[in-house]
Amino acid sequence: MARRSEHSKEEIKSMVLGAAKGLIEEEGLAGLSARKLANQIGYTVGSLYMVFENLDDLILHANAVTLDELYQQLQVTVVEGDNPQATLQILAQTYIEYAMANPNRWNAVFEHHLPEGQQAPEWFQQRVDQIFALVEQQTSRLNIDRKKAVMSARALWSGVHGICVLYMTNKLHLPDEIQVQSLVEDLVSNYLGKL
Amino acid sequence: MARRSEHSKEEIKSMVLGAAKGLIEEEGLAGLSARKLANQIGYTVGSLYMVFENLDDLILHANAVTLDELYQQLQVTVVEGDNPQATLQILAQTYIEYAMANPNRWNAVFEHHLPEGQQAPEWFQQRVDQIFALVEQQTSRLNIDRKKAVMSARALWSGVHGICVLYMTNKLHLPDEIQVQSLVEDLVSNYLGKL
DNA sequence: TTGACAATTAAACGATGTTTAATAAAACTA
DNA sequence: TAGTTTTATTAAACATCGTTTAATTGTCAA
Repeated sequence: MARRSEHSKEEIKSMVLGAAKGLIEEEGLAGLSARKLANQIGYTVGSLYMVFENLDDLILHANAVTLDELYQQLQVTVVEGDNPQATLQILAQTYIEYAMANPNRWNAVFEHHLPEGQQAPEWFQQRVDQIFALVEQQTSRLNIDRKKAVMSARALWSGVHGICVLYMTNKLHLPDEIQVQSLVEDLVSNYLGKL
Repeated sequence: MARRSEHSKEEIKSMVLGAAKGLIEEEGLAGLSARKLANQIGYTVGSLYMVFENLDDLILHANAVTLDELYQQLQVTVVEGDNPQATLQILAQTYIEYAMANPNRWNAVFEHHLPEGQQAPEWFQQRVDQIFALVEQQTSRLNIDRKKAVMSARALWSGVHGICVLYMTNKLHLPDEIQVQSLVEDLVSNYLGKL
């Protein structure tokens, strides 16, 4: 068999990412496989390696899409006039809302690991930094110096993320009367209260 | 070939777990395989299924060993006379120390996921709860009601864990002048300050 | 001593990610 | 237009994986 040229490489790339999004959404990262992807877009496995280095590279791109989507959802909740404390509360709540609405795709971002020793490429790391920046933007408005603002953003957001991780992986074991949202609110307000 | 009866089932079980510990330590969870394990203990793959349901079950047991070890290390740092704030600081620091000292085994606990819909057996969940209990024991000593103590333990520990997760997976991107330890200290002291 | 039982193995199965060689269509050249 | 080069695409192969199966053989009880 041979060249069809029905789609450009860019088209194939986005077809694959679309299929990956759907597959992860429905079956989780573990449900993703090269053959399933190829099948869904009407090509064979080999073609995937024309547009991606390997499956890890493919997954990184799929996860980047998720991070972009999350970033965008966080961004639109930031309202100019609100004070930083309130804004940080909203950001935190929006974060767990996103995770709860897209459990498998959110999970995939943190479940996926590169082989020992390898670290994520810069274009991926930037997606993560982008989100921290959104938080830092708010901590910077508090009455603290630059270094403290950087620290607070990292500490606070990691904290919110930690709650999210344990909750999503069923390791939080909350009593029925306590909701995750309250936990997050509690963490943020207590942390900010002392600043 | 056939029965050798050199080792009891219990002996084989602990030989496997010992091999698993070493393999995860050196190659990470991804480096673990049934054949490697069998090879290391001088048996063939089939024998693993005599003592474990499947690889997931085996990994859960290996991770339980890690959680037990972590619990024990946390426990010995608790000194009777210290105030709860100081004790919580020490617990938090001990936690990231453990993670940094045993990166691959610590990682394995949170990297491993059961197939969609399945959740960890009770004996495993208890290991997690045991650690939360250690924290709750301290938050209970603060001047707050029972419900608040439960919440604080969860929120605080999840927060510490979140910092640990992002740091260990290279997603924290800290500037050079900020250490993880300071981040943790910052989170704990700020959170507790307002109570 | 025979027969039932159970420990252990080798081999097979289906699935995985990745690489390879072959093929044929498109693009370029004369 | 004819011939040649390039390249998109595929089928097939490879090594590895978790898991199951059947066969084998040591052990123990009767």
